Amino acid sequence: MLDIRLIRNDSQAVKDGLARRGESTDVIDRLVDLDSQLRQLTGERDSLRAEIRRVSNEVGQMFRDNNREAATELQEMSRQLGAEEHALDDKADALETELRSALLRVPNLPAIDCPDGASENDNVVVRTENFDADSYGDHQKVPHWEIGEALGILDVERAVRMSGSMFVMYRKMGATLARALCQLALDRNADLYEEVRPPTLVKTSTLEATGHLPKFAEEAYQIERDDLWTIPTAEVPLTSLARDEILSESDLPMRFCAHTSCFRREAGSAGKDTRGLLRVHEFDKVEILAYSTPEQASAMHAEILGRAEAIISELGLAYRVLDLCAGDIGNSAARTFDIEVYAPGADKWLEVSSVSWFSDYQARRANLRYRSSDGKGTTILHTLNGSALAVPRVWAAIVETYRQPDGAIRIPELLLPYMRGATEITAP
RNA sequence: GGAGAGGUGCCGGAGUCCGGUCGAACGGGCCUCCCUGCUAAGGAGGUGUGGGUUCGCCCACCGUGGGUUCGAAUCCCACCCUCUCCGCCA
Repeated sequence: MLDIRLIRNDSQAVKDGLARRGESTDVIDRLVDLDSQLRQLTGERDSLRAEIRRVSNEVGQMFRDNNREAATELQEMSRQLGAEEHALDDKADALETELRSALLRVPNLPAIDCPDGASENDNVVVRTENFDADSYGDHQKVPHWEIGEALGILDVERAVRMSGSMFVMYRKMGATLARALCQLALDRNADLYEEVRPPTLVKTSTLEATGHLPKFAEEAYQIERDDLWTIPTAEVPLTSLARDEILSESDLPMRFCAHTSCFRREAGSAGKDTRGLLRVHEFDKVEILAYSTPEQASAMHAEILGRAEAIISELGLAYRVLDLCAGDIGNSAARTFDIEVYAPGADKWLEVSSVSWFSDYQARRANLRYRSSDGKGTTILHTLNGSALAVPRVWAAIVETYRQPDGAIRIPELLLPYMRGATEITAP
């Protein structure tokens, strides 16, 4: 959520930011108008309340003085003031609701150094590592859904039978590999990032805090009976971890790491890059997230990107880092770097991590504040996060990249400690 | 799910029966200053959040939302949460 005071005082800057995203700026004029009306109204209402309070105290005093007649007169006057106050209050409430719901739908402003651009075609490739298109043999140019079936480690057919399309099931060493990836990601970050296992079912307000609601309700699974939602990412519970709390500046940055299932309806993407593990409704992911001061944010962003990148790199996979343009960053983000891994069998670059800085956009929604070490008062903190490792696509890239001429999968060295002694996955 | 108890500031805890100057006694903590070779003890003052502001102040918040009333932490209704016991269960 943007600061209403920024919209009030510098609406042009806000419009410019939204324009960089290719968003309409009409809503800003409406917000400025609503805000001004609301302040006018609440000002009047508060004066009335002050008057009612003053009069009521007088009434009390008169009763104590046994001056009943005068008291009754004042009571009548206060009753009328009360009716006026009530009417103003209703108006103010309606305005406030309207203002808030409009404000919740305004996306974050892109960072100054976020590249310009209208769509994913304008994203900037910052670097490409470990990639040589000619280095892949024919044995590596087999898509993981074929490899997985041949080795009996990926069972799409039965998963679809029990849950529907875009659900998958890992089996045997395939399941072990999926779990190994999670454990690797958790262990690698445990030096600085507190391991958390949060709930995967959350309230509406929790999904609102990250910006997933109200705009993207279609993307999440909802359990209406209990008014709960499944999380699309651990970013959601982790962002709300210290919701409504006031932290100390000396506590920052705070770093968290969580492995959870993630659920995405992927509405509208049926048939689009959905084969095998390319896009699934339920998957495992290890997320890393930080709360920081505004001053620490830039360094934290680099740290999280570095950590996400290092795992992919050390797993021996080819990847590239993209600096997303203003037209392609997510609703809540101010700046985002994507890591895409190359899958030689599918011959695609697969997004495996989105490392974002959200400035104070999510923190304002979640009411995450800190008290600065010197001065008084509180400041909204900043949030940042990224996938340390998203299982399905990394699993796919490993299976394709590490496929040997004989059809077996060699296990990357980094994963050996987690594979119960196996060094390769072979046909049954 | 059932029964009982309870939700007040950083913490403990009073106020709720009998509505009024209560954003809130008292104690602890914390901060500043004084005293003091140092420390401890002692003394004085300060110490919630958010919004508005003509920068004087004003308003809101005592679990949440409604209601009654001139006036609600206090009365009424609904809901949520916590604790204890019972039931159920991994």
